Amino acid sequence: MAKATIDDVAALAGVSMKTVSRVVNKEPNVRASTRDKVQAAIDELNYRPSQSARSLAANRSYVLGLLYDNPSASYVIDVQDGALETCRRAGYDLLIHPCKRDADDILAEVLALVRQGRVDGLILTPPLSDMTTLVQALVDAAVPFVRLSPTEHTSACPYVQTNDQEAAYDMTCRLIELGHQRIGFIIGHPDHRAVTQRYAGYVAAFKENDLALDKTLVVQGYNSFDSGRDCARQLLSLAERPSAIFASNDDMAAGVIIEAHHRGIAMPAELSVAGFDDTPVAHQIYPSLTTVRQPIAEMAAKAVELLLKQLKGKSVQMPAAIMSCRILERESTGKPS
Amino acid sequence: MAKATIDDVAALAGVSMKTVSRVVNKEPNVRASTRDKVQAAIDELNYRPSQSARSLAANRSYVLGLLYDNPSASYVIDVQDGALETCRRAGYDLLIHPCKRDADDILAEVLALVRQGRVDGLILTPPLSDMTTLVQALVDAAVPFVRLSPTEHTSACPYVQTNDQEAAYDMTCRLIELGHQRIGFIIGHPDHRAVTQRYAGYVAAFKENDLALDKTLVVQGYNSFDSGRDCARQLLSLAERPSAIFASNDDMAAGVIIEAHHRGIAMPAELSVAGFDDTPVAHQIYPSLTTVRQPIAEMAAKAVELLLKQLKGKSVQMPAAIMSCRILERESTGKPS
DNA sequence: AATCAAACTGACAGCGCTGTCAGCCGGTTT
DNA sequence: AAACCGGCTGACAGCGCTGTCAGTTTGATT
Repeated sequence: MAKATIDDVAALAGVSMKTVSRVVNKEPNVRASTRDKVQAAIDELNYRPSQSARSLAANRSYVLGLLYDNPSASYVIDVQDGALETCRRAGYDLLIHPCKRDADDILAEVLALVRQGRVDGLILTPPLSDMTTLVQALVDAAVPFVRLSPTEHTSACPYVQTNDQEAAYDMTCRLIELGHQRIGFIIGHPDHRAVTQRYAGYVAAFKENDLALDKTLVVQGYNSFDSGRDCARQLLSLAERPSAIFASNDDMAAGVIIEAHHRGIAMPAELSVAGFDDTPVAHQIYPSLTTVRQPIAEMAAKAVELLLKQLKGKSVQMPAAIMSCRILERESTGKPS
Repeated sequence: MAKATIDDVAALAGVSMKTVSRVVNKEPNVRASTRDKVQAAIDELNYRPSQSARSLAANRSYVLGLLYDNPSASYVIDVQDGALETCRRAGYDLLIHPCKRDADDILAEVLALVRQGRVDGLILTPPLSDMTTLVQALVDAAVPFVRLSPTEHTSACPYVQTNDQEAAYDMTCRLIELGHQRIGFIIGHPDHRAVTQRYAGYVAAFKENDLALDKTLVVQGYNSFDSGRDCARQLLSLAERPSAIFASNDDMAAGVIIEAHHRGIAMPAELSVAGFDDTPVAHQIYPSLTTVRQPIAEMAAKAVELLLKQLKGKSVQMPAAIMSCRILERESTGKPS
């Protein structure tokens, strides 16, 4: 059986193809009886509208693009899942598009995606969401997009973020509350500003608790497991070593834990370790990692929602959403001995 | 500036739009000078062909679909990366489409994807690649597709797999060689046959080495970290406990390691642990996990390659590829004490 | 110089939808 | 009774490409 077209359905239902189009797209102003008649014809012929034909005619692709630059696997998967769920409900597809931030043709590449009509809008994840050249190019080209966890809000473009700075503050306070005074901190990759800004929460907690901040306990990491381990080597070799280490993400925290194991340092008795993100590894390591969980999937879902609203042309009153993080205390933190 | 169309380019270059089409699609039989003239016009107008128009006219979407059913994050990401890389080079996009194997409308959902012309072909990952109803439906509908790691090869459809059964055999032999006699084994989720079949390698190794296989050391897992831990509880509570445990995947092996930590069992001195997959967690835990690495990204790339060949209509002589696994010995295995 | 195949190019008809706009119908208002 | 309005429906013209096929040029051959 050849593929049925909208004309076939129209002929069978005895209406014009425009009416079939109305039924398919759930447009108003179709009499219920007509709708049923058309629906019956659709079912009988097992009609499925051609995506490319409607894209061409309507000048939109019904596809959203998800841009990311090689972040940790778990983060990406969660974003995808959250975004897909919402996309699907709206009849949209999701095109994943990893791209290297430092590729010199990234702007052209992304703009081509839109100009070719492959996608109707874009979701940017960190660190792309902080890439000003890209953001500016999208604004200039009038491309609808939503940013996840941007650190700057110069333009009036929609975004979704968490109160993760506050969570870093809370985590640090919690460690202080447990009795820690010398708390090491591992800063995130400089290009990932959403991660580096967690440092501000750490600083604020010290200030709030009237504690002096020892800069020798603050080291620069690069988000990876290996860099976390390097930082741990540095911190744990200190004459007066910290009783706790707070890493800006879980991968680095895992590196700290490994290094401590290799040095025979008991956790949490001799060293408390905290991370950030609640990646799968967090509860698969020993001791399981105290960390902060961000509702990644929900954020992505929200981002898609905001994007779809933009596409519908509804000027969004408050084109932003802030979601809450949650601290998960596991085995890796405790009172200092 | 309004978006340039193929007519604009044709007018500027002083040729017909068909010739522009030829240049854009790198078709043969265009004089070099004409090609240059057209290319110049394309560059000047910054012309990008409309994806939907060419899809409609050519009756293909230039998009491949990747189907998966919620496997571990790392696996999916690797598949995506490998597939994307190859897709991109061929000018194709990749649509990710997670779907629940047990959803009753999964067949309709997947077929709709194709009938709507959203995708030109599909990649199936385990456990979907072993879902006979789905495979049959695709064959019936004449949908081009390639399966990753299928366990059955009834039909003549292309697939890509690894010699992972052999790798499981090798790993078991290696443990025996180290001096282990009592080697526990954790079988994978029954629905994930590619995983469960690793058990065959374990059995073969015992047979080959003329060792008796103690069935009490073989337990059923379900691929998750928690199930691995449950299995470890069982195995480590045995009166005469194993000196090594080989889990069918890394997540379960991680569960074993955690349970051993909690029981104060030294690894690898008192217990060797081996996994399978080389997920990110494998080298982030302590002790780092001896495991088997499958070239997931390469497999996915190969799968896309086979799929694209099918789409080009070239009947593929050998529509299959077998790739090699590699054993990675890390800290979690050693001689029994 | 005539012949001919091969290389090259263009005219044109769709692909299957959606947006626009006009028209119809029945009920309500003046 | 005329005017009007809102709900409903259909005719039609594209959207921007590609496939087909016919026509034209080119260069080699005789």
